[in-house]
Amino acid sequence: MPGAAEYFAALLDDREQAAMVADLRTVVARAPLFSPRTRFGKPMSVRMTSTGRYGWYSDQRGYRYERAHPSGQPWPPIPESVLSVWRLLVGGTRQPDCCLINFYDGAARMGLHQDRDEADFSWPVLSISLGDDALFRIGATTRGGPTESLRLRSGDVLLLSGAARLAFHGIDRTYPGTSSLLPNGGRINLTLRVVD
DNA sequence: TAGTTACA
DNA sequence: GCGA
Repeated sequence: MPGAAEYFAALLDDREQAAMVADLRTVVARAPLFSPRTRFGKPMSVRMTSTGRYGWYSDQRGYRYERAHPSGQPWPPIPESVLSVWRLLVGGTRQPDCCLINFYDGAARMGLHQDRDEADFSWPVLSISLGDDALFRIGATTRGGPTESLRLRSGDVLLLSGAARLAFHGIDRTYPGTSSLLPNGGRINLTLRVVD
C-alpha cells in the first residue's frame, strides 16, 4: 500500500456494521444529507453530513470545517460505535473532532484529493467502509504521481498516517448490489479526523 | 478541482 | 472500465 497506509480488511463483523448503520440512521434524521458545491459551483455527486464538533463543508468560498449543519443546528455527536473503532486503532488520548459521513449512490464518485483542511497532520485519518464495494485509489503526496487501486468492502477500515496522511486519494466507482447491509443499496464511508 | 472527459 |  502506497505511503504506508494501514489497511484492515473486514475489521468490523456483520453485527458491528449493522449496529453502526442503525446509529447513522439516527444521525441522518437529525442532520440530513446534502451535496456540497465545489468552488466552481459544481455539486458533488456524493451526499454527506457530519457528526462531532466540526463538520466538513464546501461551497464557492472553498473547503472548510463548520460548527453547524447548513440547517444551523449543531452536528450530532459521534456515535459510540464509531468512536470505539478510533480508540482501537488510534488510542484514547484524543477524540476525533469530526466524523464525516459520505453516502455514495451507484453513480457517485470522488476525485483524487488530499485531506489538508486540518491543523495537525500528525493525527491520522481513519476511514470506515459500509455497504457496497468501492474502487479506492491512492497515490503520493504530490498530484500526478503513480497511484494504486484497492477494492474496499463493507467492514474494511483504512488508517492514513505518516507519509500516507497527505496522500492523494479518491473513489473511482462503487459496485452496486455487492452488499446487502443497506436495504436500498449504496455505500457509506465514515472519515474520522482531528480538526484542531 | 473532494469535477469532467479522453483514451485504451 | 480504468488510470492519468
